[in-house]
Amino acid sequence: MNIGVASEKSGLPAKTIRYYEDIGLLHPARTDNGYRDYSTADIHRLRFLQRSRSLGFSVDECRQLLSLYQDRERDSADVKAIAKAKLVEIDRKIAELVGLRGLLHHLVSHCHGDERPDCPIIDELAGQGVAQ
Amino acid sequence: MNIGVASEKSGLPAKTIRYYEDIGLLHPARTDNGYRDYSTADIHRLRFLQRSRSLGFSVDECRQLLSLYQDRERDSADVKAIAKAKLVEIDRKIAELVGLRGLLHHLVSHCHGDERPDCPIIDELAGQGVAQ
DNA sequence: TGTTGCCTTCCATCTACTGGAAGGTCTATT
DNA sequence: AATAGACCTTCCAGTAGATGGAAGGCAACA
Repeated sequence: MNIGVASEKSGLPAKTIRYYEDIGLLHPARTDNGYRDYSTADIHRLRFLQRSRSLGFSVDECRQLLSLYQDRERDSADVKAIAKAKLVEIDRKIAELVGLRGLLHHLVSHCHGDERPDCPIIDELAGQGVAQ
Repeated sequence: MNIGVASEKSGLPAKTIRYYEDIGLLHPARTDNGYRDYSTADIHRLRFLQRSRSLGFSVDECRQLLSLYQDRERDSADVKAIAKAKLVEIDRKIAELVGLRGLLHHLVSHCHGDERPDCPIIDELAGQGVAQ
């Protein structure tokens, strides 16, 4: 399947998909005309990259996460250790998002009319202006 | 308080804190000797930035999130709309992290000894190698 | 009064893309 | 067959968001 379709299916721009190939994150086949030809497995890798990048993992961390599924050279205990460390990190991220969610939710439900919310957390954040 | 302390309290490198000032995300006071002097409110802003950046929000989105708490010019309904949109985005991020967590958890709990996991999701991801 | 550590600015470098030019390919229509 | 439009290719330059390092000022203490 062509890069346009891969882009649509993965949610990543074609430019980014080519870039990921450049830095060795995937190696799609080529058709006779020189076009990249993406398999279903490629699409899964791309979707995985899209997800984990958008969630704040660096490209190198994504590389590590991807390698968990396929590095047959690496010792299994080692794979498990990395996966567990990533799990801890993911749990921390989830907790932080939940916190952020609570903060925003508080704002939405306590902000009515032209009044400002009356909340110490928000008051502290409201200390000063921010350039637009 | 000095930038070193602010760095420690916010979890952001001093370099990054100065950069955030450069792009107008905060405006700390200065002491007579020219040193930056961070208030408690500054620390909260920095922690907020650290959190939301690490969760995949762009600097501009962070700017928007910060403005929710302090932009007294903006119409309140508008503020609410932005906050609600961000809530939807945060919920999506949480759902994606939970999905990622499940995938990794599956790997950890099904990967023992030198055997590879036996799972279609993982098999599909394992389609090919990744450059280290 | 050194020396150690933290602070300043400025400029270069890095990561992770993103845009645009110049040109080849595919498909449909005239 | 030719031409248009949408796709694809590579290559090179630019941007966003930091990050590293040099050169030098300030602070605290033996």
